[in-house]
Parts: sequence; structure tokens; C-alpha cells
Amino acid sequence: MSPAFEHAVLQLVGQIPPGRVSSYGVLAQLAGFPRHARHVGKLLGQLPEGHALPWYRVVSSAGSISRPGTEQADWQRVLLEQEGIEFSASGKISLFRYGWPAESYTPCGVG
DNA sequence: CACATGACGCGTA
DNA sequence: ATACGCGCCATGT
Repeated sequence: MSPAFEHAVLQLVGQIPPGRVSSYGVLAQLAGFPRHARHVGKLLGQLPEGHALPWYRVVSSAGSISRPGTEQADWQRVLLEQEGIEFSASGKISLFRYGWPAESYTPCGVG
């Protein structure tokens, strides 16, 4: 992937406020690379251990944590809950409520 | 070039 | 709401 892609995505991830979440697809689009959702996930997975980015604030478009069953997923849920995010019984997050930026998660794109 | 893989997303059943 | 199939784009074999 182009450095521009990585730069844009990583910067966006850093902009996600505590207690809020964003999704792969939305980040890709905001970064200027629509339909590159998979690459956002790829990028986050390639992040080194000592990074300061809130990678855990990124979930799938359905509001669920990716790669269930892995330590990453387990840890991610804990971190999100620590920021006050609530999970449904099926382990999903309400993007309508916690999604960031809000414009990207409102029914008609209007706030 | 063909085939397989991946922290995804959407439409349909 | 859940499960399956297919599209998407880059990378490795």
C-alpha cells in the first residue's frame, strides 16, 4: 500500500476520541481509499507493539470485534469497556451511539 | 499469469 | 438476527 494510505489511516485512528469507535470501511473512505477496508485491518495488524495508537477503537461495520477468539479480540473488548462502551448480548457495539465521526453513522448522514 | 489469503462490507436467503 | 456467497484490492507463492 502507498505511504499516503498508511499515513492517512494511522492519523485518523489517532483522532478517534476515547469512548468512541470507528470502522475499517469508514476509515478507509475518510482516508481517501474507498473499498480498502481490508487494508485498514491489515495495517492495524502490522502495527508494532510499542505504538501509541488506539487501534482497539476500530471495529467492523457491524459493530463487532474482528478475529473473535484471539487474544487481540479479548483485549480489545476489555479496553473498550474500560472507556465506557457497552456491548450487546451478542457482543456488538451500537455505532449509532459510539460511532465516530458521528456523520458517518447517522441514518441519513445528517446529524 | 493463476491461486490462495486477509483485524472487510453488502445483498440475499 | 444469523449464515452464506460474492465483490473488493494488495501481497505472497
